[in-house]
Amino acid sequence: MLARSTEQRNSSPAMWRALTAPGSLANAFELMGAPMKFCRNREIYGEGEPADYVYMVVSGAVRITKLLSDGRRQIGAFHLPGDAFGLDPRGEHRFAAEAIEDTVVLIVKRTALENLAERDSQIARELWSITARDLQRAQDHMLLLGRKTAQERIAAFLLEMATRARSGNLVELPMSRQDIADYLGLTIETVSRTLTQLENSAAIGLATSRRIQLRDRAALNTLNA
Amino acid sequence: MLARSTEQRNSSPAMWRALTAPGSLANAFELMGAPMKFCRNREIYGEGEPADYVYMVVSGAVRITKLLSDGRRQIGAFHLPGDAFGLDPRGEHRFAAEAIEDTVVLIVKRTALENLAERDSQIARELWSITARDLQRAQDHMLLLGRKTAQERIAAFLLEMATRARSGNLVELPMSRQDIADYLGLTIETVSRTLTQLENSAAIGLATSRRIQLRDRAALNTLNA
DNA sequence: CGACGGCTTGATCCGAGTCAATCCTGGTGG
DNA sequence: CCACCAGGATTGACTCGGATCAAGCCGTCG
Repeated sequence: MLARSTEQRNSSPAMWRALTAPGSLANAFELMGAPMKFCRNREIYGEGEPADYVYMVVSGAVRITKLLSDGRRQIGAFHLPGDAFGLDPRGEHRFAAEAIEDTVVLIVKRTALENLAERDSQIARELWSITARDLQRAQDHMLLLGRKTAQERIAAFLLEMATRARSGNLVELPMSRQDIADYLGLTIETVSRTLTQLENSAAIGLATSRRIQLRDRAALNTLNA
Repeated sequence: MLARSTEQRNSSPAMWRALTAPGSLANAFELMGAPMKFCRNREIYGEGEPADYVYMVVSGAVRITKLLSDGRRQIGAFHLPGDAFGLDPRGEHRFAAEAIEDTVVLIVKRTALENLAERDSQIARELWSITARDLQRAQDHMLLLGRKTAQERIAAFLLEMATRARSGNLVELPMSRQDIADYLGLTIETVSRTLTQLENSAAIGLATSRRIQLRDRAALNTLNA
């Protein structure tokens, strides 16, 4: 059975359909996609593996990671329900993908999508658009990693998660402090301390460590400028 | 007249054709592209402007930048001869583009390329492929910005430039120390100090500040691991 | 209940940033 | 041809934000 938090992220078929952008690519996933479940921390694919499949998150959450030889880790992105990932036109995965919590994905053969794209320019455009959105996020993230302070990174992260989960001011984080740290280029200690600071300054409330209330969006937005 | 360094970067029509990947997109640029020259530090387009045109570098070099309100700057990428840039399927430039030195680009209307892509799946694939390559570079760069030390960043930068300019072990940098710093998430002082360190350890030679000899690639590659 | 994993907090350290002089060096004009 | 100048680059002294090292704390699950 799926965990409580997963249900809250709307994994019922009806909600799922509501989450996917209307378009032929979503149809293609619904028609051709094979559902598959990955347990917490299970690897979905590894860095350097051939990119034979494309994935779409149904429920749960996925992290995309890259490792340095000595174990330093960078998380390039989190993928939430409705996001397609693993799309690499060059045929090789440049990051590894892992399930953050128990996660269900739809899987489609890359060649199937590419054949479709060859005949249907709408599909081709949607595939391109997914890569373009990922690029845009990566570019925003470069500014964060290159130039922002710890407070600014945390504020940006909370606002991003609130926006993407469309859950108003209450953010339910699927990932651990270590994941957040590796996404933001910080350490767990700094993530924890900074969250405490933001709580003390009444910008956020920490109901539990994974459940965060955005109390003062104006303050967070100022930090995010 | 173009500067000496520009000639060295092979801007003659014959060399230019040799630089562009064989493919119909390169043809499209050659057939439909309007050449345009931008002087050093001239803005090619601004952040947030509508993305009505797509560009390809003929000679010179371009930087893609994003600013924070207080002036902190991140350079997302450098574009060298043969690179297409300004491609944003969402219709708005998320970064500004500026000429690093006197630069010639070919300009094509975005709608023209997209119309072409609608009928020619080969063109569509090439456009997607450009975005995918940019994404791949951005992802590698996130690891650098999030997790690498100053020495590792500089080593990675020098190796990247040597590879992309295909100039063997002698790298002729078109950009200033400030540009390098804003690309690597460092300060000019740290860039300068780190280059001096690498010179002292015999990994590189600094003929002039813009002309760098890679003396010990093994050492640089170790730093880049 | 007890143990373990994830999180927080505290003390200290250090790599890179900041501030402040110089030092080139390439371009200009005499 | 040379002296000068301006802007970029280097170097040095010192600071500081975030990392590291080291305890504890808390909540969950067997």
